[in-house]
Parts: sequence; structure tokens; C-alpha cells
Amino acid sequence: MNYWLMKSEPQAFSIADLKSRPKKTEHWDGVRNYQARNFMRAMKKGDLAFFYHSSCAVPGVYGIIEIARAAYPDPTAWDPENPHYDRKSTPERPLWDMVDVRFQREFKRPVTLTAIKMQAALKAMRLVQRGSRLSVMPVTVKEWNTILKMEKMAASNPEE
DNA sequence: GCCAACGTTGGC
DNA sequence: GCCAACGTTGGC
Repeated sequence: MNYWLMKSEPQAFSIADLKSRPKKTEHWDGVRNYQARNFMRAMKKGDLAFFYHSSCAVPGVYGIIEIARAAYPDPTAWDPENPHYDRKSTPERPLWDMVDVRFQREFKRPVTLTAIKMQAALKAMRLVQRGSRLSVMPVTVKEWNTILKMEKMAASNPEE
């Protein structure tokens, strides 16, 4: 099993949105970056991913989702009405893929980007590398467990 | 709203 | 194939 991190702008699609979907499942469409697409192609059903909220007041990891279906063609790429339309992709020759993700759980408190940056054990995490803008990226087992520990600490910390 | 970093496009 | 221009991402 592999671990991942997937970014979304919460105003467009948040973890609460995913939770409220039928079967708590949704397509992760709209990825238009080759590296991110290739990571999605490496995903297997049952893999877990952090749901990361970006471009918002408090960027960070807000919960955990599960890969419910491995990569398959993203039809929004050949819909001219879609903001992520790409004329290079056709139903005959799909260029972009998506996966299906299922809500697993939401953190009581997010593990914020600020906290991640302060955590020495996460110095090498792809997310915090200079200029890293990938919306889909792998997470090592160590990084995964470190963030889960941080989540527990944040949840038991009565700061407010 | 600003800006740095990055990916893509297109002229040559 | 180079590279400048442009668009996008995403933190601040």
C-alpha cells in the first residue's frame, strides 16, 4: 500500500464536500500536470491519501481519503465547456486521467502547513520543497506516521 | 493583491 | 532545440 497527498482548494472542493457526496465518493478530475497524472497512474485501489486544502486561510492536511478506483480517463478534458478542457485529449486518445476517492475521516484539527514546516522530521517532505506545486504527490510511510502523530497532538492540545 | 517558482507554448 | 513570453500555482 502506498501513501499520497492530494491538494484541493476548499472553496472549489473540500473534504466536507467529499463527505457529503453519495457513497462519500467523488472523481478526482481536473489534474492537468504530467507528473501529478503519473502519480495518479501509480495509485492502487486501497491506497490512502492526505486531503490537503490549498489557497485558503489555513493551508494544511484536513483528513484522510482512500483511493476507491485506480486511474482511468478524465472526461472533463474533452468537454469544451469544462474549465480544464484540453483539445489534445479525446475520447479516442485520452491524455488525462483521474481516480475516484472515498472519504475516510476528517481531522479534528488540521495539521497545518506551518506545523509541517516546523517539524524537523518532515524537512524532506515534497510538499515543503522550494517551488513544489504538484497537486498530487507521494508521501513516505515515515512522513505519513509523523503527520498522524502531529494530528493526535493537535487534537489533544487545548489551545483555542 | 503580490510575487516567486514552475510548466507550457510557440516563434525562430 | 532554444528560449522568451505567458499562464498557473499557492503561500503570504
